[in-house]
Amino acid sequence: MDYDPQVIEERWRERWASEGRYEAEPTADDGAIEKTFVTVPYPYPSGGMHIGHARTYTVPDVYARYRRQRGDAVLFPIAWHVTGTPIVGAVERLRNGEQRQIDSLQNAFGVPEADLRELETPMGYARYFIEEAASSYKRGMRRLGLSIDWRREFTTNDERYSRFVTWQYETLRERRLLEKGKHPVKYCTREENPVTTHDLLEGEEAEFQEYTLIRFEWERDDDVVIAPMATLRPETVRGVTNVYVDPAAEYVLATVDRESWLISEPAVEKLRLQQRSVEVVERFAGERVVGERVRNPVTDEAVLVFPAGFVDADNATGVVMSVPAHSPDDYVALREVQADAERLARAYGLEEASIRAIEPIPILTVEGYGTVPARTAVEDAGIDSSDDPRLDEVTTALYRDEFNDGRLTEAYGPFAGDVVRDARSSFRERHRDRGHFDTFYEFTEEVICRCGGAVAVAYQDTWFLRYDDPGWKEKAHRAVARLDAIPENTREQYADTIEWLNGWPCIRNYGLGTRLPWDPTFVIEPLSDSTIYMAYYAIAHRLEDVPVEELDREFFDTLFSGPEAVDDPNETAIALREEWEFWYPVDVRCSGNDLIRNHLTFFLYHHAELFEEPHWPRGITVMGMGLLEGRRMSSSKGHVVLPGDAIDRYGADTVRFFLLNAAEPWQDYDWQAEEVGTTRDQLERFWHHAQTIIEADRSRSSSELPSTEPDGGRSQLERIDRWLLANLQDTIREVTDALERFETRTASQVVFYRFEERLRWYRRRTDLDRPGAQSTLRAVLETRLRLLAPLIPFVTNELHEQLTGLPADDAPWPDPDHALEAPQVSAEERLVSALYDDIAEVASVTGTDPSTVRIYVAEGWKRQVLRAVVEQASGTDGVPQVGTVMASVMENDALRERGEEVNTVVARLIETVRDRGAGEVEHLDEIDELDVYDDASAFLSREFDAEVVCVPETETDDEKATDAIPLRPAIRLE
RNA sequence: GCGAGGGUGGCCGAGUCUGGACAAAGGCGGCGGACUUAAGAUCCGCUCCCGUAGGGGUCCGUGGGUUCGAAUCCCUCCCCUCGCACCA
Repeated sequence: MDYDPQVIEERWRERWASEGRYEAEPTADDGAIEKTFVTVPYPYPSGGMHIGHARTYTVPDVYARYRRQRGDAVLFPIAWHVTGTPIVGAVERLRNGEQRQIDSLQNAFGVPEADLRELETPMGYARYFIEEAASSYKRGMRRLGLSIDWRREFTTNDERYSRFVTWQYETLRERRLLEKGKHPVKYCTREENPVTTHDLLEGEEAEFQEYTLIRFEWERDDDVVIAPMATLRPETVRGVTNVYVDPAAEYVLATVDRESWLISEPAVEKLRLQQRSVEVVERFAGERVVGERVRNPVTDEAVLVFPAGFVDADNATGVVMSVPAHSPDDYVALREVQADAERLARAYGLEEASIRAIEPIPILTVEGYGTVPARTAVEDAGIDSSDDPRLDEVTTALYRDEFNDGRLTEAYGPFAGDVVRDARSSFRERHRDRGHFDTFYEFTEEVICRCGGAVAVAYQDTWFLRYDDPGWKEKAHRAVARLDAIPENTREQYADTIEWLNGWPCIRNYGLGTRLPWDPTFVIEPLSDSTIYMAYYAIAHRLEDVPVEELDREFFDTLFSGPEAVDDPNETAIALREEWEFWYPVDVRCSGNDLIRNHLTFFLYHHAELFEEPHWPRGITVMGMGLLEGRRMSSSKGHVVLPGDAIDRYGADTVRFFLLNAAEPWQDYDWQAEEVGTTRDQLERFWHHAQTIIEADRSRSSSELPSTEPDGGRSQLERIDRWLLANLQDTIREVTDALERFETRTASQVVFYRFEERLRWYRRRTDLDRPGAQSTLRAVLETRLRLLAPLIPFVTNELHEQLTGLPADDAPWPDPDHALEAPQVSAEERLVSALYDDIAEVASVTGTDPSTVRIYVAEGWKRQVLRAVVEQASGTDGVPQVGTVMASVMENDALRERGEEVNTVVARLIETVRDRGAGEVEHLDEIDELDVYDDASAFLSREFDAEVVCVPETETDDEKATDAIPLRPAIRLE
């Protein structure tokens, strides 16, 4: 029978679906059956499924299948995340006929022209990629053979799900873990609307930058005008020697929140968006204020306003302060101003001397620079003009060094001696509280909306999840402490994330999802509506029968906290509570390692707050990223592989096996077509070997009576059979351990690749037609099929059923059989393979093709020495010392007489023994070497095409024989 | 800069926690052989250097150290990847 995965796999898919094989039900709670609840983040169908997703969902499937074989009730559900703007945005771009969007759908996911119309509503779009498209998630998941309970699927836009999220957010608000605050957002000034990253034409990488505004004061007539200097380095305020404006740009005098401010014209609109009232009073060119004096609020010093072409009136307030001691730009600019002092003095009515008198004011010391760091930086680089392109580099370098190593001077009082990185934010807070500083948001680069309008920072009212609440943080830490974090080194990352999290703005102005219950103009954003939905899975399919109106606060309070939590508990909720309690907590959540810093930590936070401790998550397994032929996958560039295509080409088992075996789940992996092809070949080879065994088994059982021997035929087993079966027991143990820890790669390496290697040796080593060999091979195949079933379910179920009449899924997980463990046999077999290598090496080095191989086995006193070494070794953890061994050996008169000879043998034996594991050492002196080599002589004779003779060294007069030492026979080739 | 993870043979990648079987698993690639009309598939062997007797030499980013013994432990330095947020 040929290996045809397409036929085999389709047959099993249909069988599983029609049997409802993976539909999970709670079992009677008599403690006899354990449960396992495994989840994976629900997919976001803003496009089709690619091969990276396939791995994400296959890893938990392996665990689900493994636990099922162990007898657990296993729940592995899935749903669909449609919250937020990505889908809405994609639909909009499609409606606008944007070619980039169309190309991406067609190239990456093979969407046919005719289907594009279906994608013109958000839920139509979502539905398409959930189940209709050739590249849809559901199709991909079914084809991969994921053991999902499909009855529980839902989307995050469903009415009932929204009621559940509503319950969550109302509860959090009541507990004051949800609070109102302000937050910067991207805002299109043309459409007058907030926008998301997907709506941008330019500046997708732009970040919000929080500028500090230093409120310099300009006394003008009787009025005090605030000149707000925008800076990212507020701690340099004491080093200001002057300020700059762009003389050619338009500036205004405006009333800002009832004060007079001097700002550039473009800053007016920005300030308005940042929730300030701004009325322009007067407009003029920047030149108008040159030569004025403004007073530093921190030092009380007044400094001059100079003109500078480098000032960008479009950035922040258009008024900047100059700190020549610490900014190479300012340093060079000041020198240029001073060189031009005469003209400036004349033009703006200043005293030339006061311009020339300006000196940089150092405010911090930093290693590797002089007292005026900017001067050092500029002079070392040999820069003498503000046009020098290297000015940027030295500026960046100096900013970095000052931030990390710069220590503030005495003038800073309480901050004196502090490193900037530690002092900056508290320094800023302090002066903000005193009314010296203000805040202004600006992007790091220009941002343009797809509509062509400029995007600015708007500072808006929003709701925050209080991840910074100390009580909540503490609970989250407790959830981390009791978590089974896989791999273990992620535990610290969760803890770090908790420490680092502040308030999280959890609503958006538009998008799909659940509305904020008390203000439906907002929608709860995707990372915030997906923190406890695993609880919803437990009862999702049951809620279908509950009228939506019944799903109120009390309903969910009853469901999750018990009937005593409310006055009038809903009967259905009480019934469903049992079901929920059966499945909860989540035993393992599998997710991408990039989600540690948000989703996974949120998941812990919300569970810790909303559920009792026994219902907190038990484990999280984190997964690595995928590469495609060494490069990052990218659906917009069409650099993707679709699971459907891969399955058509190689079969689902191959795709699974490759993904599971390419790396451990948490490591990054690389999809390489060539390697996948090899995997397919290996499965095919496995299939053919299995077929041979199955056929032999059939013809045997039809022609022979079943074995009636009381030991089940074990007496027919030879040493080499026992060796293979002993290996099988080790394999069972190792695979079980590996799967418990999600080490899918180790599991497949051990049971598949490493065992294939053992089988290769076995096949060479023995006559496979013996009944003992036949039954060994059959037993090995059956066990391996069960061990492989979680990884490659189609081919193993098929073969297991062919072999035993029962699918592998229905067969219990194998347990190691102690009667078959045989450490001594393993030690013996190592001697045979070492002997084989030695013969081969001698033959090759000497260039001989022997017709006779004589093997001389050490005897007599040498065995006594071995015994002494082994005794010492077992006393010292497997590491015998030469001195102690010699001492004990020399107590024996006969041995002492041999002196130097004994010494040599001891040294060599100690070396050999050290090379063995402690478990093996104790068996070494029990081995009957002659018997072992005799036993292997047929094999050796076949391999070397020579006569093989084993003789004790005492029974020959060949000089060579004296070279024999225990465990290392002497060899003569003739 | 801070935080996390890395640097192993032509390539990919185990090994590092818990030092000793490590010239270092496995795969890929390459070479040779068997089978075949041939190709493919499959099977076997070889694949750091030297060696006409099972041996020796060099090796795991760099440079030191600890140890009878270091890819593995400690220190120095160099390099790479990811994250430093409100995008899912």
